Amino acid sequence: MVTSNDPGFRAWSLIVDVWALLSPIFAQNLGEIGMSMSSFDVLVNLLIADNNEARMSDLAERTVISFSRVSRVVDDLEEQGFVERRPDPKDGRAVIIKLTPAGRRHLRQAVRVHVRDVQETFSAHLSEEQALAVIDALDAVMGAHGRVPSATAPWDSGR
Amino acid sequence: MVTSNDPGFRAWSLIVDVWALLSPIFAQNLGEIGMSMSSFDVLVNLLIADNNEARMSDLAERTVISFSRVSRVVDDLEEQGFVERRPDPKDGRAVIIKLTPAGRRHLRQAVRVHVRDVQETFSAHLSEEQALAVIDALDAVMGAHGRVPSATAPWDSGR
DNA sequence: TAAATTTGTTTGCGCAAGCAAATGATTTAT
DNA sequence: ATAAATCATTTGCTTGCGCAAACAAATTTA
Repeated sequence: MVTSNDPGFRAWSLIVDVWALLSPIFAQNLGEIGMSMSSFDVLVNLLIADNNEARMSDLAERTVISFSRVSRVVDDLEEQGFVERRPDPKDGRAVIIKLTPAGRRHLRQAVRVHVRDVQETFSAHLSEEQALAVIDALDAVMGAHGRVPSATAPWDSGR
Repeated sequence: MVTSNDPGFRAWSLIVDVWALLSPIFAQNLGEIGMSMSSFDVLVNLLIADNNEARMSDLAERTVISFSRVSRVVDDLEEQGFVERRPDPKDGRAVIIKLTPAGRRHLRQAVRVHVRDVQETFSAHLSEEQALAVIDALDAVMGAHGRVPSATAPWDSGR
């Protein structure tokens, strides 16, 4: 019988708790250097993209946020000079978003802040085996939903 | 050296991904029976509270949401007849929120929906060892932030 | 006991987020 | 080749959320 006390359910509850505890901290600290979580997500995805550019819709698929939100986040980033919009020569409907040098600089700073945050508030309290076990488990969940396993992470491999 | 590719960071990234994948599904399915995640959180906490009642501020501490949000969620729940507000005889500033029989019935239905959701989209894809490993790891993180370890979960022990 | 401080709750406001309709461009079908 | 369908993006609107100010009651201090 399915009960809410089974380990699966308790594991989910803890994800909720950890998310509720940490995500506001990360948002706050990125906010202090003038960056939102969404902007960060978009910029990181541009950094690892070929030639530091991507179409709107590709960005929306790769990030964790919706199409409409990506569009507005790009509005902001463009206004700040961190990305630029240009027409896609292959498709008149599409827009290509490109990271600017200023955007890359700003992102570099944000990465420093965020990596430190995750390290201090999360990773520091896990052994390597514990972290690997979490990866193993959550990759299985993502895989079951047809998402590719996390492979290797963003900004220091991709560069 | 701290790199974003270390297992701790990858584990956190997966939490972000899993959260982004599942939480909208759960919100959607609770929404279909007229309940928000926040309301659910508040009602569950009343269910497990002594005598099915708690002060505003205790609720706010036990749930994952802010004080102001709890106040407004209680507005809604009260309007729907699922909780009632009464003055605290011990402290004229405080308000005691009490679950009504209608609230308990509605919650029962929501629990069914939510437990099934978590089971189907999350637990089903993990072995018991994997789930226990996630619990072990995230309890360590919560513990490091001074939160009591998850112990046993809500609604079928507490009753 | 009167002021000052602290505590519990509510409320005004603004921002972030997504849905769905609108717009413009491309592809498909006939 | 024209109409219909599809696709990429933007925009209008609604909702959920939290901060911080407002308010009210209790507690502390002088």
